[in-house]
Amino acid sequence: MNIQFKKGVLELCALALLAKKNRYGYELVNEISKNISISEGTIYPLLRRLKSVGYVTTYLEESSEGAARKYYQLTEAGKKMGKELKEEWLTFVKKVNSFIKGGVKNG
Amino acid sequence: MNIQFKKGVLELCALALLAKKNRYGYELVNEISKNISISEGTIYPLLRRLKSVGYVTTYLEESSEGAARKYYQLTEAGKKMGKELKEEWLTFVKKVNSFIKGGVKNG
DNA sequence: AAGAATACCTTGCATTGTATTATACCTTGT
DNA sequence: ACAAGGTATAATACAATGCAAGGTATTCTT
Repeated sequence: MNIQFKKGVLELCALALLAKKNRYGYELVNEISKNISISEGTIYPLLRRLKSVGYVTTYLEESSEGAARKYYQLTEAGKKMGKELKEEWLTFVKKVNSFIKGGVKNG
Repeated sequence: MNIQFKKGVLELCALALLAKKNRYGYELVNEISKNISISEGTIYPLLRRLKSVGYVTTYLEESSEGAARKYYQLTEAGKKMGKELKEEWLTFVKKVNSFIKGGVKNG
């Protein structure tokens, strides 16, 4: 999978998944990995960044299956950013598609 | 516009535009700028990269409007890469959209 | 005790877009 | 002739972010 395509988009994916419900880091890695190949070394620094800019808050919860889980919860700023990023993304995709439509022929 | 979204996608756009016809650098800057905000400092290094990996060849042509123009022409490898990148992009977009669909609510 | 699965974190690296600056050609106005 | 501005290419230092690789700790199974 093209690494470059992911730049910035993983933040959108994380915010989108957190908009549905609070999740812990390892869970996010697994959820996103279902569609997009990523590693923990990508997600943990990303989550740290989201926290440092105030898009999420965190709280710990014990687990019966292993180490304690750190849950991430969207702040109001995080929800707002998620919506903005989503709109930006959809607009961006339309613009890119206008270039490649009929541009790079298939077959 | 989110800078990170553009990573890797500008290469796709350039290959797509060159698939339609040969173009010179400045022309590509203007074409892409119609939809996506970019600067010359982005396109010229990109074109040099495309040439260094063998996706394009170049030739000079005089212009009646200013300095000589360096035209870029896709190689077979470039055409192939363009098609592959396009497919990858379309697949990637679908996967991202599956996350944000109903995820980050609007309104 | 050993191993595997769960869960978190850090570091150095590679890639690629950006801003800035420089070069050079040509046309137009003064 | 000269300055200004549009056309066109190029080099450099910088910033953001995903990745591989490695590490720590907890819990369950064998």
